[in-house]
Amino acid sequence: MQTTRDRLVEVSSDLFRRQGYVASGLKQIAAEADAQIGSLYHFFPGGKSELGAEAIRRSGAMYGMLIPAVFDPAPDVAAAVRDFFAGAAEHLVETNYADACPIATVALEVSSTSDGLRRACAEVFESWIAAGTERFVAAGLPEGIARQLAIGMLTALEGAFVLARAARDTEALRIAGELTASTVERTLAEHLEHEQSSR
Amino acid sequence: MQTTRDRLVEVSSDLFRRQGYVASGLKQIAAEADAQIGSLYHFFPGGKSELGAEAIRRSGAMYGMLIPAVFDPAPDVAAAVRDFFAGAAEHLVETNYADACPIATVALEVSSTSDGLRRACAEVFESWIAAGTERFVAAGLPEGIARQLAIGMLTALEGAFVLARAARDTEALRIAGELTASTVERTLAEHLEHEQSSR
DNA sequence: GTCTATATCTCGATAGAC
DNA sequence: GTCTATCGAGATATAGAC
Repeated sequence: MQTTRDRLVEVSSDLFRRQGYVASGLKQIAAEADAQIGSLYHFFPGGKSELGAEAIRRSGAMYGMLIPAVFDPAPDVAAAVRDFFAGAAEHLVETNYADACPIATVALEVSSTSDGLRRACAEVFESWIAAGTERFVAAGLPEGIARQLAIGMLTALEGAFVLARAARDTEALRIAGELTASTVERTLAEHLEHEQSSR
Repeated sequence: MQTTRDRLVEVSSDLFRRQGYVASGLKQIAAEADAQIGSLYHFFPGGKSELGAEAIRRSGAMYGMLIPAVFDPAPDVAAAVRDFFAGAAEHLVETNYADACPIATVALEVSSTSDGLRRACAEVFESWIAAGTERFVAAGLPEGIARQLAIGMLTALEGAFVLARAARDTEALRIAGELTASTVERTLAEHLEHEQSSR
């Protein structure tokens, strides 16, 4: 059974993804979580920023689980990248262009106004980069190159989310996904070449 | 001389870029523009959303001017892409990681809550894509490929802005810029190859 | 732990004098 | 066109009964 505390964090995460941090009021959060304002401050004495930080970390952990979920069953990393963008596009359409990245809106809103929340977002992004790097290393790439690809994939995805939500169109996601997958394929091929020539 | 109306739009643009649409109150906007609330509603009877739409379009026009400003003097398009990301990183550091994309924060905030503002953002993104497409066409690429590269460049830039502001680090911008420039170089080379083989 | 009531502030928006 | 005063709603946060 889900506790009141869990529901508050989950509802916050959902609202932040759809409308951002500032527009999500504590009364709205409490109401949608079937909780009272008093309970909210009982669990989060630090108020909105404390609840916000925890919602960001929870979103990060949940969304980060998609990385192994998509990469592990895929035949190769380039196919996994294609699956990742295709899945993101599908989910975006299914949710009427509401559910893209759970923390990007918050990250942009608070980066210059709340250092605590900014750091929480930065830690989540870094955890995603680390998870992506692992998969590219497992595919045979050296650590540095793998990290570059992970960052390239995440930046392409985040940027495509911005354009796709604004245009209510998945074009940007499709193109960014294909460009990223091609870059991964080319990088793998180049690396294998170097491996062979150095033997 | 700048009119009260101009100052209101300019201040709105600046505040939106740093802290987003929702967090920027009309009183703060009026105060920083040395104007009164009454004047604001005199020029923008539609209130915040009318002022917001105009601020988005103004930001879009201003930032869009960077595309010819960076691409026209560059020796080639790949170098222009590198210059663009390097310039963005430099400006971000100079402004203490505040001034990245002028409309991305607003786009994510309002995409699911205000159709008018969402459309204004979508139109700006489309105008940037069109301007970028022109430059890649001028470099010798067919329209479709040129548009893909323009979208790829913009998504990479937008995503890198999100990560860079959150991390207070330009790593994502540097990597996204290099990956994008490489993709542009590879695409140009491939196209020239096809051109030759079809002669 | 839960709930209600409320304090204080700021929001967007309006009215009307000048 | 400019300015002040103010409205009603909603914001975050707190106090205290149960």
